[in-house]
Amino acid sequence: MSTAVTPDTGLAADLGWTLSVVLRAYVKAAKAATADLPGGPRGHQVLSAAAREEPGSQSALAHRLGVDRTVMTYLLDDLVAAGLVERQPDPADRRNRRVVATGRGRTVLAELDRRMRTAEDHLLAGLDGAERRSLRELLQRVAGYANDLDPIANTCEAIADIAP
Amino acid sequence: MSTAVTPDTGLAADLGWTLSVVLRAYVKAAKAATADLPGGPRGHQVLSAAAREEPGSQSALAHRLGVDRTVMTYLLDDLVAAGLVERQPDPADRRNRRVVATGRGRTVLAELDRRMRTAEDHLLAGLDGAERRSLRELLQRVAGYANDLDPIANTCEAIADIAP
DNA sequence: TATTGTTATACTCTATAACTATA
DNA sequence: TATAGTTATAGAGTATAACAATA
Repeated sequence: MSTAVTPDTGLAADLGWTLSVVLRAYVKAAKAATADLPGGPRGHQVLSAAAREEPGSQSALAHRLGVDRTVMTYLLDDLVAAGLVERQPDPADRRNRRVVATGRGRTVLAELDRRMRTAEDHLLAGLDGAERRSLRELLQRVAGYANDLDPIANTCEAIADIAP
Repeated sequence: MSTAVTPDTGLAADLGWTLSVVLRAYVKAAKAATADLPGGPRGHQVLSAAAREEPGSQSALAHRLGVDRTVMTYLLDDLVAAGLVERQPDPADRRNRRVVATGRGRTVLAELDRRMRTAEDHLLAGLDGAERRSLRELLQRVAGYANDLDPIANTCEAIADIAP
């Protein structure tokens, strides 16, 4: 009889609960690590995308980060004001603004990455190296398609009809 | 040379980004699965805890679910009104209210679990059985201690001082 | 007509503060 | 004094709607 195995019932078995707890702890640490950055943890994600990914439109970036395009406007306003990113016109489609990091933005990003690395190590302190790599890889696999997943239809009886 | 290995740079390498994307997709599916339940996905978590865990105080439950105790009051008001949980006096400490599921609550919970199981399978469709178990177990391990983790102190230079 | 980006507005959610009762 | 629970209020974050520019 083993102890502390994966329970198949209760909150700990709830994928939503475990994800929420882990993400909440991560956000808490990330906020501390980005306290002086406009937009906080999300500002860091914007900066990271601007520096290291193909520059797309603001809406594409907003979708990738899971925020509304109107929120992206405010977020970029602050990052531009801080001199960390620029809005560049897209020659192929003049409606688009391409988001790219400035030189200063890249310097700041390096420092932010260092802090985030420390915060992530702290969060995953209970896992060894192989387990951390495994967790990261599995999450990346799911995240790769989850962003564009449609929730399944619920052909279920209504709760109100159960044991009325 | 393998393709599509774990990148060590960019958004996909960001633990916060992958967690956010996965949790967002999960919440979207969970909301659809609990559309007719007071409190939505969080109502399900309360119901699950009330039915399957040692009944503690409202604040203890709130902390476990990562919400403020004032939010727990509203949440329970609605679940009680729906006849799914009860607030019972604690003989050992009359300040506490023990949250327990009603018979109807347990019946509804079984149906909700069935829906959530389907939603989770949909979300993890890209992983095989062993990988799903691995992901669940790793997340449970981290969630087990992450809820009471203190964010590390940042003995870092301020962003404003970098490349001024 | 559809899409990008912006702005202003309204809404939802959450936290804060004050209060009662118990310890 | 400290804590559990409740209530009312204020704040942060988010989405909605309307607009101009471009396709």
